[in-house]
Amino acid sequence: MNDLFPEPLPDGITLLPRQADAVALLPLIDAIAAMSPPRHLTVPGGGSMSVAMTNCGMLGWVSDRSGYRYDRIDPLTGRPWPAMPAAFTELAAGAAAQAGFAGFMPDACLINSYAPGARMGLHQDRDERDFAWPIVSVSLGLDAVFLIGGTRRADPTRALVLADGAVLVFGGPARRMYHGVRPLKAGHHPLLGARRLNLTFRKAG
DNA sequence: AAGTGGCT
DNA sequence: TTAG
Repeated sequence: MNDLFPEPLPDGITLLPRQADAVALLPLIDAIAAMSPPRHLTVPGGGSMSVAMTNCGMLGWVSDRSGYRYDRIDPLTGRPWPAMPAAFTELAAGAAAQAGFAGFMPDACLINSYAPGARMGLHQDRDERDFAWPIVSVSLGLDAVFLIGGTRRADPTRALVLADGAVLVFGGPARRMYHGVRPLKAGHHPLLGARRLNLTFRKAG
């Protein structure tokens, strides 16, 4: 039961049900988090994000008081982000190909950790160089309600449930749409406890 | 500006 | 309860 609404998904959105190989990413995520720990980034204006973030790959998405950017260096450690494991690249490229984006080779993977109550306000992903490449999102742990709107922030939104192991590919016309995540509900996952992890793969540079 | 909370 |  993925759709809260019966209508077909917006053009450019592909939702793949639970991918059996997604659970294999968990120990790799732990290793990345040991090198570049998830942290609550500051946003322009001075607020703090409720989602804890880290990255792997050549580029990582970061925010601070001065704005958003991709950076080769983790500002917390002063070192490059951990390398992107081959299993990450393979899962993302395979999902993108199934959604019609052959040749997707991500250079950035943003790893988001949601505790109960954590949310992501409506936003566009617009810090990447080429919007022709999709964004591939892998969900692990607790279910989340994903919101997808239009190209203007005030456009009405629809809701999708992103369950453990689900992979969402966000490309074509959907690439520029506002999207977000409702506050995470409390719950328990056998491997992750009261947590949701989300990996978003991008071709940023 | 990917925040948050309060007001109308 | 939702929109702004």
